Amino acid sequence: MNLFLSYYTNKLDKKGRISLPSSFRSVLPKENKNEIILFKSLKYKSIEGCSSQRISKIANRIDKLDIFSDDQEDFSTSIFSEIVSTNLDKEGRFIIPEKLKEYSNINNEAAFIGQGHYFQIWEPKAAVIRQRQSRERLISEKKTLSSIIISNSDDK
Amino acid sequence: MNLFLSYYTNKLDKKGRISLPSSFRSVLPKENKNEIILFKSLKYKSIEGCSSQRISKIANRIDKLDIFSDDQEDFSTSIFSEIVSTNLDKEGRFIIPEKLKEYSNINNEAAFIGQGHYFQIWEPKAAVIRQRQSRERLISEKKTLSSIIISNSDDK
DNA sequence: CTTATTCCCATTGACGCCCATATTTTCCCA
DNA sequence: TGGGAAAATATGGGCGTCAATGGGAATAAG
Repeated sequence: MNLFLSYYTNKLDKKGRISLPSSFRSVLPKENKNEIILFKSLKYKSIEGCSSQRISKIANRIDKLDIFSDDQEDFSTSIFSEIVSTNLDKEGRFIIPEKLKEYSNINNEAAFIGQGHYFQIWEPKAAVIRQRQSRERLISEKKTLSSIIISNSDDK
Repeated sequence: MNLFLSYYTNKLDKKGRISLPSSFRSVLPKENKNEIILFKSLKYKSIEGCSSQRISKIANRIDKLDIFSDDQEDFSTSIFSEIVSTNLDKEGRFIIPEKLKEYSNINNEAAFIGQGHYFQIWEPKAAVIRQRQSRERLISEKKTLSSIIISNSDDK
């Protein structure tokens, strides 16, 4: 399965290291088995993460915008300067940069939430609240997993 | 990862030297490991930096503008004439030319902002403001980093 | 000479590498 | 189906290396 799935809670040790859940590690491409990209979520006080693979392609896409154009500068700044590339150690641990920890209120523990092609890292209590909210919203809008899944006939 | 990513703040020492962040150094081509190109940003009170290779690419693009057109002249004048080539010392430090320091209001500290294929050098406080602005613009356009980074297209 | 730049060496703190232990999961077999 | 061994995973900590910074001496420039 090459998707980030499920929910895990791991601890930060004294050095600030935390294990990326094993099942998440196995999603990373073999070429870059121990590099992950982290950045602030634009919607929540949480961190988003993914493999480093896509970044180059994005860079090239942005590069095709006119050099020195407003869009080019804005995209570059808001994306590349906010992105942090981080390496996993031999045990699959990494360090969450201080700024991202502050932004997401993470201290001793962090929750990893699979989101398919990417994942999120939350302060555990905030994660629970968020999960409940999204669940309630789904229910109140009378969406069901089956309807969502079935309607997407073109998934492959 | 061969891109200028993330955000760093380093100090100028008494001699005016400042370290280029290690991860930026590793982006420079092996042939020119210790040469960087600096020039004034056209839009902001900041300095732009990159490898000399990138300048060649930009030159090529400018060449494709009509020769003798206003644009061509303006670009050539505003960019090429202002360009400074600088060398890193053995420790990866370099000296920011006085004119560029003045232009960007840099004194004791400078912020390095990754922009993908190039980077910027800012007075730290101005850098924070700039980052916030570009981030807000991205949010207000309802584009999310995740959708940009993760979205569809180039799977597999 | 005088000033500016580079080299060399030193210090400090952060991070990566390695090995150890605890905890969990998998899997085999009775 | 339950027990228990083996493997995988999460966590802890020592220590060496590297990055950032500082400063003296050598070198270059004018």
